[in-house]
Amino acid sequence: MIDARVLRDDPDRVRAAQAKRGLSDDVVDRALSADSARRQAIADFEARRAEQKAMGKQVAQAQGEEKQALLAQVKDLAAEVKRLEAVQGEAEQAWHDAIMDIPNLAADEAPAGGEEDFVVLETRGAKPEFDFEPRDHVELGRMLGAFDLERGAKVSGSRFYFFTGVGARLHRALVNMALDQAAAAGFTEVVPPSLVKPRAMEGTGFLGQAADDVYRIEGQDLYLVGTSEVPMAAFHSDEILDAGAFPMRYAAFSPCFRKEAGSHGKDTRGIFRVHWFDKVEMFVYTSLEDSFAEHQRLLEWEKEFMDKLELHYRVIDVAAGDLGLSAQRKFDCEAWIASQGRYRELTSTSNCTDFQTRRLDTRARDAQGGATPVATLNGTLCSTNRPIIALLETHQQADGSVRVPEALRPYLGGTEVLKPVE
RNA sequence: GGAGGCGUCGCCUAGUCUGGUCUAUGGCGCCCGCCUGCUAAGCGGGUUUGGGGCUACAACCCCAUCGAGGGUUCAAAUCCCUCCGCCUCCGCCA
Repeated sequence: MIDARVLRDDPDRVRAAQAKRGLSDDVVDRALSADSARRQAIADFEARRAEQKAMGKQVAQAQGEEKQALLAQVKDLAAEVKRLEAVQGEAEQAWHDAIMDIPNLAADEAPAGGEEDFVVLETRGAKPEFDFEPRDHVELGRMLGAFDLERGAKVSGSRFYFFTGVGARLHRALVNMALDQAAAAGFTEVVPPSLVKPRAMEGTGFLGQAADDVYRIEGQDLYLVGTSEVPMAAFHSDEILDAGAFPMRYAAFSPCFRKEAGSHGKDTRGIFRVHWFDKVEMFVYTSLEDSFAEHQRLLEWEKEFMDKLELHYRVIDVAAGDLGLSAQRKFDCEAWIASQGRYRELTSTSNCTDFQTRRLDTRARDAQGGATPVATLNGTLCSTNRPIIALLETHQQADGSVRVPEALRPYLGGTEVLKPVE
């Protein structure tokens, strides 16, 4: 959630942020009136409660008839206090609901507008040129025996697959390369749970408008995470961190599950858009002031990984309307997919500032004992499927073999070229 | 899955049976000050978190907070119910 003080002291700033995302400011007005109602309810309750406490003390000391008289008086007061407590609870709930609906305030630097209004920051790597008719990843995967889409559908349904043979090895190699890079950069490696309670889901902003993309376990209060950002943001919930330890960097490896509701017919071919994949995610806790520089660092690490795969890609500054609930700013790395003739998202890094930590009660204390807000950031280091797609399509050769980028070779036992199985 | 035990403001801990001076005890740690060649010891004070009021987002005042949520009561750390977590033993399993 956004800072309540900003909402109260500078509501126009929140309205402007809403407008930048292309959203109405109804929620802002709703939150403001809920806030004043809440404070009135709190004042009413607290005043009567104090009275009740004072009288309770008299009752404890009184004896006999005097005590009976006091009891009769305080009884009505107790009922009133109980009623006011309920009113306060409702007012707090209404306020909570309202402010939770307000997305993070987009950075001033973030481009205004929607999905199409991104700004290209840079383009890197050589664009692949072929003197033959290039194949798409499905065809290449079939020739290499890298994955099995038919059996994936047979066993689990559409948008499922098996990685097989060299595909499974490639999967493992990419994950290991990513984790090694993260370790070298000082990240703490984590394997988080992929099932979480509603709190974690809500705290990271995935239960609002994004809720229909989330798998829920029937009969239990558990959700399958779409990214390890969820368990990692909840990792330090209800904790007070030592600001001296910032930035706290984690590299989490986990499966990711997505319903892909509403994307029927979109990217149905191959393993591009699927219900499950694995991902190495960078997740950082740091101070608000440092978060902007850290965001750039996360982007640099993503670029380092993309460069090692020798891909052609561009970096975009995502527009405000496409940020999602939690992000203040977001950069995506989009790799060139030859068969589609366009750039597609491979990694994404967001600065969520203190939006998630407010929802999850994560705070920090500096050396002087003062409380400071905590920012969270996340960034894809390596999701498994899309890099494999980009890799196969970019480095394919006329006979259907695929050249392995040098950096990846140590992770494939020195293999320089992946060759068709038949 | 079965049986038992436990959850108190950083850590440890008193209090729960017998509801009300609990405004939660004491120790350790930590912070401030005094004292002091230095250090240590000693002495005094402070030290949960969230929210509200007033404001300089200080001081101060108030409310809530004893794992969480309900209930009983004028009054709950204390009594009752539900849930969560941890520990021990048994069973089962990777």
